[in-house]
Amino acid sequence: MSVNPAPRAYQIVLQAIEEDLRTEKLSVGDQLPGERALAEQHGISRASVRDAIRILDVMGIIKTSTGSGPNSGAVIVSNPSAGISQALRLHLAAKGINVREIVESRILLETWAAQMNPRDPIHAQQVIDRTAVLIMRMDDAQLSRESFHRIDAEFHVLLASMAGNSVVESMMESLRNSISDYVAVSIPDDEAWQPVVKVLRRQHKAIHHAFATGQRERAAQLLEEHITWFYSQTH
Amino acid sequence: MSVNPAPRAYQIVLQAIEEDLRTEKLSVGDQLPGERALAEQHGISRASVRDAIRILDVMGIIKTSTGSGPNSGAVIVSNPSAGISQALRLHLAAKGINVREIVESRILLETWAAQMNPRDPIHAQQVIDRTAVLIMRMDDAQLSRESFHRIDAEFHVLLASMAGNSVVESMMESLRNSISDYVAVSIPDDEAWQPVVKVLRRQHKAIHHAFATGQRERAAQLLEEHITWFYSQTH
DNA sequence: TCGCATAGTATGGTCAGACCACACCTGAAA
DNA sequence: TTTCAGGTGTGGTCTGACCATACTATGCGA
Repeated sequence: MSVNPAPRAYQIVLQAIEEDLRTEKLSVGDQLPGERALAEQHGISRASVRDAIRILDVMGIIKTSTGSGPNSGAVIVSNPSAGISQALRLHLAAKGINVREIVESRILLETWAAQMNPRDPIHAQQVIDRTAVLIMRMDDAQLSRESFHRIDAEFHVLLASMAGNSVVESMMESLRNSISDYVAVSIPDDEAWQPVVKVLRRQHKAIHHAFATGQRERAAQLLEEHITWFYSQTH
Repeated sequence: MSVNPAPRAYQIVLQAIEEDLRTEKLSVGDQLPGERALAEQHGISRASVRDAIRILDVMGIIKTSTGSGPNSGAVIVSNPSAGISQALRLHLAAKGINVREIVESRILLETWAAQMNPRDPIHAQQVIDRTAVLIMRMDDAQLSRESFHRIDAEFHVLLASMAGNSVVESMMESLRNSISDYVAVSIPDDEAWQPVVKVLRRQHKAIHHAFATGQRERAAQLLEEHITWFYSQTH
């Protein structure tokens, strides 16, 4: 039985970058040193540096692009939902978690966010205005189903953002992302989809109205019914 | 402006494995084909295969080890909290999220889990018995602070598991993991730690008693006070 | 002097091939 | 039958190379 967890070479770089982030020697918008430079700095190969870079990439810490100049290479971004989405998605595929748990969690987070006293009333009002626009766009009969789902997701994430908790917001978005494929295949034909979308539009408007008139308890209740109803259609 | 997201070679393998997981051609305990075999199967280099393997590794889908035989190579496991923890931890370092949001989320998840009607009463009773053991172990005056934190974390995760939602359980564990370093440095000296640990022990016992006597509302309230109080000590 | 095409340069993405330490498997020797 | 030395396949790491890309600098022509 080996006690040594065999330290990986890429962790040298990973820990160094994490420390630089913590001490704000690196922050959003900054460029990371090139892979070849990092390899030389830490005395490891470029291949191992790339392992660390890849992890930061899928976790949504950086984005990478080729070429030279200020916008090339590895740039710090901040997209917390990217990594969480990927993790949930893979574990959903691996049967480590199931759809029931994801839906349950989504209801938990969204109803909590709805009932929270907004941390920033100005932002809350902006959310109400912007969601109104999204509702109008979802009324477009020409809208493709794919576009509808995208705007629908934006609608829910925006509402959740009112609570002013980016962890909850990211988890919400991740839960939504992780089952988007599942939703897409469960109602395959357009004929079954048309009546569903009509109900969704009505529900969205009711939810928005509750928010706009400050009925947060009612908004939470409508959200729960909305989510529960939608997933009952996908079985 | 490039419209092509430039498909990465490693995604070929990643998608293939995800599909095999979804269709249960691969499940927990199975061995993945060797890296050299995967490279040849998909017509890409071993380096690109390793990118995919590395992602599955940090996401907690597989564990890798050297050597040959049935327990070597890449084996499917299921550790959803690994990937989420890593993501939260990095984004906490990158200032994409902050401690307040994590604590708030933790309270949300734990109080929800406490108030849920347990899906499995037998498991719930086992949790109550096992947490009693953990409480006794935390009473040991000789216990190192590190060990205390580990058992403490186990205590909370176990209670959250009563709700029977592995997404919530994983997120709980991840939130706890992501700030463990932060906690460790915020109360550095043992003299400040001793009075804190006394209060924690008392709170744990009260929480356990509330669970054991079926007072779930009260347990949730005590949990919220417990978490809030503890983090108020770390400022 | 100004404008613009062109060569130069640095970037990440990919590949090929090599060597290592490790864990197991096999078969010969005791 | 037991023991142990070699064989074999695994992931981990390294080196060095080539590619497409995107910015930068050069220098030519007007």
